[in-house]
Amino acid sequence: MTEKQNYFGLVYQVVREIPKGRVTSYGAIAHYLGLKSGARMVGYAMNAAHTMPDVPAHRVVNRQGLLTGRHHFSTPTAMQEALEKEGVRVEKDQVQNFEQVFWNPETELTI
DNA sequence: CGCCTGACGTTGC
DNA sequence: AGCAACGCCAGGC
Repeated sequence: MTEKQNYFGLVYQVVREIPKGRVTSYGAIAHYLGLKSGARMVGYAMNAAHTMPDVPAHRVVNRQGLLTGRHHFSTPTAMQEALEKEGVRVEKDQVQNFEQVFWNPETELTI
């Protein structure tokens, strides 16, 4: 598989399953993978995920629905524009209706 | 080989 | 209710 590292690949796998117009949180993925405090690790994996074309890191936000990692994208607005382009409204780097667009891997993911 | 930093989350004050 | 510190783990220097 292209995913050389296991837990990195796991994160990529889950993130790739995020449906268009939906977002999830680092902690949700971490908890889904069994990484208790791995939320940081998920974000760290996202940093490497930027090399993965099929990993929509822009659909992953923090627990508050804030686009904390937007600065890591090509442009500081790429993340927000990508989300808005998919139908997710973002205001001041914060996802609006976060509860509605939130995609829970443990509940909705059928892998 | 050891120290620092980092796309978070939770608990305590 | 808002702010601060801690915890966890891996990669980079």
